[in-house]
Amino acid sequence: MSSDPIGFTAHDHTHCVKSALAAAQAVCIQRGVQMTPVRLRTLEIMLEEHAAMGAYDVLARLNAEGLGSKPPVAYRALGFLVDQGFVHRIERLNAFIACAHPEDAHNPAFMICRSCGTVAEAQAQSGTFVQSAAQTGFQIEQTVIEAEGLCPSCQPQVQP
Amino acid sequence: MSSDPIGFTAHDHTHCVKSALAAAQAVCIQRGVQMTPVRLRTLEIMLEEHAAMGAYDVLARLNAEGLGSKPPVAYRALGFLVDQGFVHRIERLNAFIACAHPEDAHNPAFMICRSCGTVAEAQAQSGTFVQSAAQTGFQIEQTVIEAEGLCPSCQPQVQP
DNA sequence: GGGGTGTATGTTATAACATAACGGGATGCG
DNA sequence: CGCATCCCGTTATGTTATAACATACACCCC
Repeated sequence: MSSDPIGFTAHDHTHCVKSALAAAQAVCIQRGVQMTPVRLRTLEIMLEEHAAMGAYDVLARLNAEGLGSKPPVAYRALGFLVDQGFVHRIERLNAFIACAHPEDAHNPAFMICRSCGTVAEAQAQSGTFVQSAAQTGFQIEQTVIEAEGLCPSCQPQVQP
Repeated sequence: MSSDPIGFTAHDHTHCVKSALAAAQAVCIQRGVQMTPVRLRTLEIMLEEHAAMGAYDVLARLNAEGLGSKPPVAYRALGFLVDQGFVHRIERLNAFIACAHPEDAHNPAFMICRSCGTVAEAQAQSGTFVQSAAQTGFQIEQTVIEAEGLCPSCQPQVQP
C-alpha cells in the first residue's frame, strides 16, 4: 500500500469501505474463518465511522439493526476482527478503530489527538526499545504504540 | 521482601523503597506540591509491591489502614503520583506501577509478561514512529509504549 | 436419518475500572 | 474576619469488560 498517512488528510471514503469489506471477506475465506453477518456488519460500521469507537457505541449500532443488544455480542465481534487484524484496539481510549491498511502485515502505531479525538494509524518501526527487549530476553508478541497530542488542525496558530 | 525482580532480574529491595520515598518527598518540596499522608502511603504501597496493581487493589490496601475506602481516594492519589512521575499507568492492564527510575526525566516503555504478569520498565527511544509523527505535523505530548510477550522465566524451555 | 462435533450466537448476571458532584476541614493571606 | 485554595471523604453513578450457561446451526461420518 502507498504510505500515505491516513488520518489527518481527507480522502474519498465510500470506495474504501467497499473495497476493505471485500478484501476482508477474501482474507477470511483464505484463512478458513467465517465472516458472519454480525462480524461483517460490525466491520462495516467501523469502516464507515472511520474513527475510534467504544464497544458500546458499536453495540448500539448493532442493536438498532437487530443484530444483538448485549455486550458480549459486540465484544465477540470486535475480538474476532482484532484477531484477524481488520480492527485495532486503542488501549489509551479503550476503543477500537478499523485498520487503515489491512493488506500489509503490520505492527500498528497510533496518533491520538486529544482535542478532536481523531486517531491516525502509522507503522511502528522497531526502535531501541525492541532491541533492548531482545537483549533482556523478553520475547515480544505484540506491541502497543500510541502517541497522544495535537493533530495539525488542532494546534494553536501563531499570532499574526 | 528482598527478592523482587526489577525488570526480570532480582535485586535487593528494602533499600530502594526508602530511598525512592525520600527522593519523591524532596521532589515535592522542590516543586511546591504536597506529599500528603494518603499520597505518601500510596506511593509506598506501590513501591513495596513493585508490580502492576489495579486502582482497587491499592484502595483495598489503603482501606485496611484506615486511609480511605472509596474509589476516588485511590484514583486521586494515583493521579497525583502519575502527574508527578512517581508512578506510571499501564494502559494495557488498566493498572499502575511505581516508577523504576524516577530520577531521570523519562519516557517510559514497558514489557508485560502475559504469563506471570511481571512488568519491566525500560526507556523508550524516539524511533521512526516519532519522526513520522513530526513529519505529518502531529505534536506528541505523551507516548504509550508497551510490549506484551513472555519474560525470560516464562519462555518454554527447549526440549533436551 | 441419527448422532456427534465444533463454531457462533443469545442471555443473564456481575466484575472491574473510573469519575461527577457535593460538602467539610485545614491552611494561607489580605 | 472573609475568602480562596487544596485536599479529603462520601454518595451515587457511569463505563468498560467478561464469566458462565443455554441455544442454534452447519458439517461430517456412519
